[in-house]
Parts: sequence; C-alpha cells; structure tokens
Amino acid sequence: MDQLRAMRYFSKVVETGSFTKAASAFNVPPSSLSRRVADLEKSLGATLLKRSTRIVKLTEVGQIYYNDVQQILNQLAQSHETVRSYQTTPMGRLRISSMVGFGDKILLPLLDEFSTLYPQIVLDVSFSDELSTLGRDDVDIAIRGGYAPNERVLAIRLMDNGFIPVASPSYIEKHGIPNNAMELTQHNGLYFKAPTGPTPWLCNMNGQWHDVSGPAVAISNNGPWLAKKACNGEGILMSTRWALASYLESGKLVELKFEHELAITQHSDMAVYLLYQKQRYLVPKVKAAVDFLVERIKVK
Amino acid sequence: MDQLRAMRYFSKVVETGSFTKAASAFNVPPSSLSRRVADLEKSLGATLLKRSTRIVKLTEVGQIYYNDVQQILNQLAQSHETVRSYQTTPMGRLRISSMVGFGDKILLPLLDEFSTLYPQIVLDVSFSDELSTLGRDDVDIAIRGGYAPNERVLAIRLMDNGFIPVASPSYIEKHGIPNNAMELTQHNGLYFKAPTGPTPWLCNMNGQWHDVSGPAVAISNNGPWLAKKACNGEGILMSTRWALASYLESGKLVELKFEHELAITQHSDMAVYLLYQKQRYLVPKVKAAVDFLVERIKVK
DNA sequence: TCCTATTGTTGTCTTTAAAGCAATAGTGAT
DNA sequence: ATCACTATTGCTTTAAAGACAACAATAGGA
Repeated sequence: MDQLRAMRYFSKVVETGSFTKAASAFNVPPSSLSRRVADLEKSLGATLLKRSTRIVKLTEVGQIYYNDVQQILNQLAQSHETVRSYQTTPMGRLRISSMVGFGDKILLPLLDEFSTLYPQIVLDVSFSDELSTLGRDDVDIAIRGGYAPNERVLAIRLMDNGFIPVASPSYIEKHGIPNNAMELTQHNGLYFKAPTGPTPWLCNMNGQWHDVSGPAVAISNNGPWLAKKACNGEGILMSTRWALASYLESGKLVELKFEHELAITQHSDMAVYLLYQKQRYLVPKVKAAVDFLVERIKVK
Repeated sequence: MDQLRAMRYFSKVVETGSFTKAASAFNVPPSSLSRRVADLEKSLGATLLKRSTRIVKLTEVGQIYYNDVQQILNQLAQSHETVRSYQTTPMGRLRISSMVGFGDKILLPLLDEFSTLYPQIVLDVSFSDELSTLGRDDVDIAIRGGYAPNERVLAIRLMDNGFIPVASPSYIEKHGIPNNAMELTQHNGLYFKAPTGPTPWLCNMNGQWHDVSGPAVAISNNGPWLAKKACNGEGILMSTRWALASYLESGKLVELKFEHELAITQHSDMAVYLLYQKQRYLVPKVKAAVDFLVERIKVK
C-alpha cells in the first residue's frame, strides 16, 4: 500500500468533505479514494471517517490523525523543496509577514531593492500584527516585535523596539511639559493597541512598576492615525522611535524625557526580530532574503 | 512511485552503508533498492548517494535529506502508534530515562508498583544525568532536574530540587560549625558533578552572588560515594534533600543552616521535572505512566 | 410519505508499478 | 593483474492501484 498516497487522499476527503470532490481533485474515480482510505483505516485499525451518503465527517481519532498527517505532509513538502532547490539560484514564491507599521516604513522600500536583486523571487507579503503560525507553512519569514516563540524558530534581533512618549509643541504649550512620569496620569493619552490589548504607560521607579496611563482620547492599532492625532495636539502618544522618526525630524512631535524611563511592558528587551525556521535557511530564496534583510536593517 | 517506501529503502542503505545489506533487511533483491533510490533521486533532482561498488556514502544534500527523512519516518511511526493504540489498554514498551540519583532512591520502587498495575507494559529504564534527546524517539518519559527544554515538550514539576549543605557530626567536631556562608571557603568540599560541570557553592547576599566554594577533596557524579565520604567526615557536601534524606534521618549527616541560603546555580527554581511530548500523551501507556508518576510523586 | 438525485461502495477488468531473477560491469583489496 | 564483492540493468512475474459500471443508501423536496 502506498501509505503516502492514502494519506493525501484522506486529507483531501477531510478538506472537501466528500469523496467525489476529492476524487475529481486528483483526477481519479471516487472508488480509488474509497478503497485507499479503507486500506488506511484497516492498517491503523481504526475508523477515521464517519460516512453517510450525504455527509462525511471525522471521528475523534480521525481528527487526531488528520492533524498528524497535515504536519507530516508539510514537512515532506518542505524537505523536498530544500533538496530540490539546493544549490540553485534563489527563486520561487517567498512569503513574508510583517508588523504593519514596520512594513510600511522600512520593509517595503527594502523589498523593492530586493526584487531587483533577485528577479526570480516572487514576493508574497502580508501585514499583520498577529503572529502567524510560522512553521505551519504559512510564511517563510516573519518580522515581529517581542521575542522568540520557540526553539525550532531562529530569531535575529534587527533593531530596538522600545516605545518613547511624544507630544506636539501645541499640546505642550497648552498643557505644559510633565515634569515627571507620575504627572502623566493627568494627561490625555493616545494608545496603540497591540494584539495583546492596549499598551499602557508604565514606569519603573526604584524597582517598582507603576502604571502612569492618563485618560484615553483614542485607542487604535493604526499607528499613523494616532500620530496624526498627536500632531493635532490631542494627547500624548507612545510609539516606537522608528515609527515616529519622520515626525521627530520635522519637529511636528517632540520626545518627552523623564528621569525614569517609560515603557509599555515590563519585559525589558523589546526589539524587532526577524524569524524563520532553522531548517528552511537551506532553501536559497529564504537564505537570500534573511541575509539581505539582516544586512540592510541591522547595520542601519 | 511509493515515496515512503523509497525513503525507507534510502534510509536503510545509509545506515548499513550497502545496498545488499539493506536489501536483505527488507527481504527484497538489491535491484529493488537500487531502482527505488534512483527514482527518489530523480524526483528530487539531486544525487543523494555517492556509490562505488565497495562503499556507499552520503552526499551533502543526501545528509540533509537523510536527517529530514529520519524525522518524518519517526513522526509517521508515532502517529501510527497513537491511532493504533487509541482507546486500548496501556501496553507495549515504555522507555523511561531518569537522573541516576532520583532513579535509585525514588523511581525504581514506584516502578515495581507500576508494573503490577500495568503488567502489559514492558519497562525500559535507563539512568543518566545527560538529557537524552526527548522527541527523537529515544524515550517516552524523562525525569530531569532544571527546567523545560522547549515548547513541544511538556514539563510537570514533580518536587523541589534545591541543594542543601551537609556534613557529618565528626567533621563539625573537628572543624567547627561555619557561622556564615563566607566561612565555607575555609572548609573542605565534596563536589557533585553535573553534566554541565562541577557544582560550586553559591550564596546570594543582598542581591549579590558570591562563590563560597572551599578547597575540593573530591569531585564526582556519583552521589552515594560522595555521601559516604561526607559521612566519614572528609568534607562538606551539597546535594538535594531527597538524596540525603536517609542520612539526615539517621543522623549520619546534619544540615548546615545559614542566614543566606546556599545554592549551586543562580537559577532560582531548581526542581525535578517530568518531561514528555505533548502529542504522546494520547498513547495510553504514556498517559498511564505520566498520571501514575505525577500522582505518586507530586503528592508526596 | 414517497420519490429522486446524489454519493459512497463493491465487482470486474485493465493498467501500472514494484518484486524476482539472472547477467553484467565496475571497483577496491590481495 | 586478478579476484571477490557489489551495484546496476534487462527481462519476466506478480501485486496493487486505476477505470468503469452497477448497486445501495440517504437526505431533501414534492
């Protein structure tokens, strides 16, 4: 029995919910799938699918087995790709996922350059602040704030990701410069919303963490919109230095400095990380992109 | 092409270093293996093996692919076992790995009981202080000091693993009781050697770590031998409370207490952990053992 | 409630792919 | 240089999967 083929058949049946539909996807008669899946069930000694003429659905073991099968087929495909592309020029589809702010400001310009360097690589870029499940074959490279998720994923520190407080000159003129962090509780706040929730204003004084958030004027996961509001003098904003760079240079926003530094999390090493699967570094397109991005961003 | 079969063939050829030997392991003529491996190479578009009539060895890609293949075949086998054994009574070979000290004192007595509870489970127990690669199919359950290795492995905290300093009454009579941790540097030391190296005497005073190790009399990874030396009054020993329990009860050794507690590492949460792969908990024999050990040891 | 369209299974034949076997060619050691 | 062993190749045999048709079962509509 060709177990692998049986597994692929089974997998497709689960996904389409039908033997007939799955069969047409493989261009074989439904009887083949029926037999192969039956063989598989026999060899496993368990019923994977509950069939009726109208509806096909997974049993409890079937669900467990299906998950395993997905993972195995995935690894097989990745291994295949690794070997096939070994020592060839970088090419093919490269899936990159990035935080939205970082993507706009920094990644996209670099990717244009990357594309001219490697014209045979087709970029497939998606922006999201949620961490897509790297390794589940969703993306080849991910760029995220925070820290490394697990061992099989390599994380390269690209740049600092510490949040700094800023306000417009007009806001300062109207409300005065806060002399110390505690006074911030009296000020209007524009809050960036991370996937984990809104980011408070935290301050570490003598080993003690204090929440010094002021009343909220606006909360959003859209950085530019908050920045615009900050420019209008609607409140104080905490965001990353790289996201605010253009505003700070033009003087539309100015950094507020305090004796005790502010943060948005108690975790100290906030940074932007480039993430990829260790094994996939052997695939030329992945290696090319990782090397390129690290060289271009890290030196900066 | 039955890719899986080809992969198994390839794998065996690598391991035996010969097509003929591998063929006899499968009870098929060598020509079959030759063809299947050739098919595989064709589908991958790469040469996996460097053949001559005398020796067969891996190419560079071959090595990479071989590693992948091992992992995939392994997962396949595990998945198969999970499904096959789903909802059956616990049975089969259960491989347990444990730290030597813990194994002698605590694990073995419990396992006797476990065996009578589950007579159909064949125990395969090995003792070592090195962490075997859980997940590489080497062991089903591991017991180790320290902390969890990675995400795919579940760690259950069984009991405290903090080291305490002890000495025999005769030693104390001869050298006097050290009044504070700093004085330990003047005392003879019996040092337990962990896989990471000998374990120093450390002391945290007001947030500062100090190495207060005294001159070494003996260093070993053999706990009982060190304990015997300690009983003979040859020096001060630091070991875990559970390893020393019998000596403390009989009064052969007494615990030395200090204002600032001693440790052998700066890491605070030293504990004994039971480790197993999350997925494997679905296999009855693994579930039975994990549940049994946790219940019996954790409550203790 | 009955009918019908759709879907999964089963039987039989055909096709494809792997196993078996014998012969050949190449390589490292004596 | 020869010998012994090993991988490969050509050809035949055997096993397994595909193809097609007929059948059985079920959900939905009349």
